[in-house]
Amino acid sequence: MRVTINDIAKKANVSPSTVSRVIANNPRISSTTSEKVLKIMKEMNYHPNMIARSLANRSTKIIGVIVPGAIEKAFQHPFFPEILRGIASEAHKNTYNILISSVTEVKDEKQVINELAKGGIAEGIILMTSRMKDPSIAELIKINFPFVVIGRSMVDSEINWVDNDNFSVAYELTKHFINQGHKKIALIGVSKQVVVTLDRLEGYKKALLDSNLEIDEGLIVEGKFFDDIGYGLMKKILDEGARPTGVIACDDVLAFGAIKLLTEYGLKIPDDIAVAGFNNLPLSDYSTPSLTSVEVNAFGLGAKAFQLLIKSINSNYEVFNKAIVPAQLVIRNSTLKQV
Amino acid sequence: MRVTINDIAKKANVSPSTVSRVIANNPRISSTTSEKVLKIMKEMNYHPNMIARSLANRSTKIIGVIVPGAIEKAFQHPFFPEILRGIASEAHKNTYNILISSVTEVKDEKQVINELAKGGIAEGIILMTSRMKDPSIAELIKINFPFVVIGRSMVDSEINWVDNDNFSVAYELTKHFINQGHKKIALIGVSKQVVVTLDRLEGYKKALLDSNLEIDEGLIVEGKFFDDIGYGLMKKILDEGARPTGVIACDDVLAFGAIKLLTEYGLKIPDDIAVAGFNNLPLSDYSTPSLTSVEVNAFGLGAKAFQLLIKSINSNYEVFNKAIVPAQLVIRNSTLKQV
DNA sequence: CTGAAAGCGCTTACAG
DNA sequence: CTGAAAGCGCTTACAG
Repeated sequence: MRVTINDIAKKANVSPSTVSRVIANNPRISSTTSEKVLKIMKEMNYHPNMIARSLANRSTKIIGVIVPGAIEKAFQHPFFPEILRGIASEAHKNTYNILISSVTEVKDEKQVINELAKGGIAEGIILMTSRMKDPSIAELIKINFPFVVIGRSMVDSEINWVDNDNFSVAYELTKHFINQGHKKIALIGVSKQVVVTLDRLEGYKKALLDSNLEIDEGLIVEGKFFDDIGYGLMKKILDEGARPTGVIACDDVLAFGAIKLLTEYGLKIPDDIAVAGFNNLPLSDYSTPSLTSVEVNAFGLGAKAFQLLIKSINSNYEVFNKAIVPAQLVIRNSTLKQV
Repeated sequence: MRVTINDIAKKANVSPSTVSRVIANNPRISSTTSEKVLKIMKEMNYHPNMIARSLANRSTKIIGVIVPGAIEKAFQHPFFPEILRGIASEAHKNTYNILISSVTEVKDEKQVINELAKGGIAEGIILMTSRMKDPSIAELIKINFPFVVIGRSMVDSEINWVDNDNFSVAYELTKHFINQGHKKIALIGVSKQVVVTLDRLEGYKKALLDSNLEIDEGLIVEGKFFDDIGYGLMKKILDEGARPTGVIACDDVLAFGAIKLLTEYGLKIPDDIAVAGFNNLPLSDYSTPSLTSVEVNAFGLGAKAFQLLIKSINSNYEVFNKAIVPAQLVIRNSTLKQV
């Protein structure tokens, strides 16, 4: 049997209320009784039941993190652990714990969210990705629960989100290609579901337009964001006869897949074709050639997300904030022609 | 105000008990009332309060994962997210959620563990590393709470743990060096605190002895396990005049640090000196030269840890299990002399 | 400064 | 098949 507040109370000859106040460090308790109770608590190795406390309090000091799809797939990409790291770092500072839940099927989402939110387990929720018409976002809005989305949301303006300025950095990256003399630049891995890739698409288009280059829809290939299908996407482009001299992938993993295919086709990088990605994997710095990428600062995204969430929790969900975490172009050999 | 079981009961003209039974799918409830209640629950968008349920039930369906040191440091190494991935994968199958807690200071550990364990939040705990004289392990034993340690524990035999056979695989790796003709083989990154490194040390020694090679304590250098100090450890060896022809690092990150220094000293790998690590980072396959390493199957360690934990929870903590997850030597160019 | 009592939102023997 | 009541282990106005 666990020792409860009542056991302590009896042993100390005080009421449970008093014990509770001692635990809460209530200043109205005399130091004599306080010390007596504290001593007995130590002796009996007592620790308050957080569940009971939460029920009485409505405060769990837990935030929920919802991972899209199966966590075992998502976490294969370092992007998500990095976000989690950022969240955890801030959470720790604020003495919050993190509850991780992964949602495999879309129909489970409502269920999971309700469990965390209405179930009283979490005080707030962070969604790790922002999709178009996101059912989780819709649900959270409906039940009016504090949450933050990682990735700009287009569903509703009354939402907290953190993101990079994907439009600008994609613009910058595309300009980098153009400055290197490229006119036919492919973009692979755009997903209509994933807002960040759509923002990148817009930045890409704008850069082409600003340089009076044509937008060739045959060079823009959709594909699931994080899956290792760069190989196939690249193949599709080449097999349909397009001959880009540059390729931008919405993720470094996609870029590596594309590079694999290009190499098989006998193309040299960057001389025959330049390649760049996003998310700046550790690998990207060490591969041969090293891969030009965009440092999105996933840690910062996670940390900022937590900060907004705390604000939202404490402000009773009345203010909505967006935060832009700076992204940075990292130019490496895969886009630099040998001189 | 959240809608509670009482609100539903009133609306449905039944008692709260009945509503509770409907939720629990109790077969003794007539389908008529069950349907009526279910309908009203839907209408009022009701979802049971998990905290209250947990208090009445003593079941939270949450397991706690305790990360050693600051989570933001630990998670910089892919090893930990991989373990988490394995845990999460199994947890999801068993409809458990995961609560992550990081402990920065040793004196916080008892506190955190008590919160999760006695606080009634977690039903079981997974410790992400096993140290010598681990205070967390001691505490968990003392309060008789279900837990599993990742990494063989030497504290107590009555413990659940999962690990690789570090002795054997270190033996094998050392033999590989010896077979390549090496006689002076350094081992860096052994920590007296971390059991797995000590096991590796033993395997290393045994391999040397079996080949009638001398154990040179000057070639065995201590160092914090996961910190990026391979550079300094290697420097120490060389600056003290030792001239190994092979180096085994207890982690790939350490190995990369060592390689950096060796390169600065003008040594070629593997021709002048062969290097190998442990944990088989993604990077290790792509670096130049590619790094010989040991695949420890962190995902498998995590998954197995969860399985043992569930067993332990359900068996009322009476049976103790150990599990060995197979590790595999991955030989790459950093230890293969060019022919 | 301290206690008795009600309440947080559930579950579950017990009784019918 | 259903309800009244007690209980899970806390907190917190209210009263003194």
